[in-house]
Amino acid sequence: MKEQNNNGTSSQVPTPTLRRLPGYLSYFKALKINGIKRVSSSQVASTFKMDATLVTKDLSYTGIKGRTKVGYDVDQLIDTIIDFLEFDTKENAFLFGVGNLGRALINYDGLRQYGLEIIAGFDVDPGIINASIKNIKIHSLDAFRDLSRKHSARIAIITTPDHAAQDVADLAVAWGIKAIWNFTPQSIKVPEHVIVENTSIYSDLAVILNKLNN
Amino acid sequence: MKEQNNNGTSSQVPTPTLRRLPGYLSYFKALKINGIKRVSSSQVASTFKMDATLVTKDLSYTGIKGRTKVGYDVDQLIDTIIDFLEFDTKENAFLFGVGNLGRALINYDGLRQYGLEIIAGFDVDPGIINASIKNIKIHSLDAFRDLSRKHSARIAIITTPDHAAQDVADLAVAWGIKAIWNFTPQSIKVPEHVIVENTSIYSDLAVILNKLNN
DNA sequence: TTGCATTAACGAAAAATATCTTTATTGCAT
DNA sequence: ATGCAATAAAGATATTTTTCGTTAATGCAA
Repeated sequence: MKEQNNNGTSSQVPTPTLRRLPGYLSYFKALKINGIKRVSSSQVASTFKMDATLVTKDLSYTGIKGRTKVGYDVDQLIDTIIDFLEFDTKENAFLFGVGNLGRALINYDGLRQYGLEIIAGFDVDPGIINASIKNIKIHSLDAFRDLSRKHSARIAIITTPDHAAQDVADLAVAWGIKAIWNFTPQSIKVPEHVIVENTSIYSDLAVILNKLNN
Repeated sequence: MKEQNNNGTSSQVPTPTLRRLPGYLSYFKALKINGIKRVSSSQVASTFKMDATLVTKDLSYTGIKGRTKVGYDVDQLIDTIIDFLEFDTKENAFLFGVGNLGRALINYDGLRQYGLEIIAGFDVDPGIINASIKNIKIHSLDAFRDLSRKHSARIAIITTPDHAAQDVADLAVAWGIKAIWNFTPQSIKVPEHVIVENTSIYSDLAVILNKLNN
């Protein structure tokens, strides 16, 4: 949970900050495409409807320095955030469950662009096993053991039906997966040292509906 | 931003609570399937690796009452949370951008199950226009104006390529959309009264990578 | 060069969220 | 019945996160 900052000292990055940084990054990339070289915290703040000092606080975690009266250098922001979030270091992942969502993730170039490389897919449906999507081969679950020896990946993406999530997670953990990215709404039990990150669109849906009806 | 609770008084539900409730719900549904009738806050807490009192606080927002020494009634939990999150009232949505992700969302039964009905898709690709996915017809963007008159929807789901997000949002807002569910990493500018909820898997990815490397 | 306006940075305060403590209830074993 | 243990609920405290206020830097105009 500790982040090594540019002073060599240890400090924690707040999760909310971590979650906002990719949004900033996308915005900065768009600025760059439009030929804009500098941006101020207040511009960012108004774009994201937030407080300007929060923007500077967030950015300061990455070690980037803004210049008074000038703002931040867009190119530098992009490089710094990518580096800070480690979107530039390739990280391999296995994907379990090649249904609609799994397929979409495999097809989605965004993940690769941000460092996550899905190197193999796994499913139980004989109709998909041995097929390839975007040059990524789909294997039977049984093949996982062998494949996890040949190719190494630290991340398992779970996009199976809900009921299969725990079994797949157990399998992945048994074979040394370090982090599980769980796209099912199912809660998953893992040993202490394994990281689980849940992505639930239902949470977002709940927030939308709540805002809509109040 | 106000939530009408069972006392008839007004109170705000913390967003973190709102975001956790769907996870609980999924867990309670699984318990029900396994024939489990009651559950205690400490059980929930250990499942989700959190503090038990936080669970009780979260659940108390929904108005549900637990019984000392017994816990909560699973059936009642499910009904109450569904009602509280308004997952039982149908809400129509238009979906813009029928690429991999858009297609996955249309195919995904989960959304419908939780109240969100995608009633039409829109795209610019002549190859998809007039096609149907799961009985949901895909229209050209130009058709939106007419369709939004015939069918009403308060929510616009944006799954277009990044660069198109703002234009589509503008179009949706012009035709009276109340909330935008933005799946692109692009930040979107809308008038004050329009709700925007961003779903960014990059935020989750950032959190995973950060945990992995620390 | 001087002063003004803009802006990042830093520390303090406030607000929001989570945890801890206490209390009261009640099922269950004795 | 009685006491014990488990549990929800409510309030107090602690922690985290955001916002506010101040300071210092500096580009730019006069």
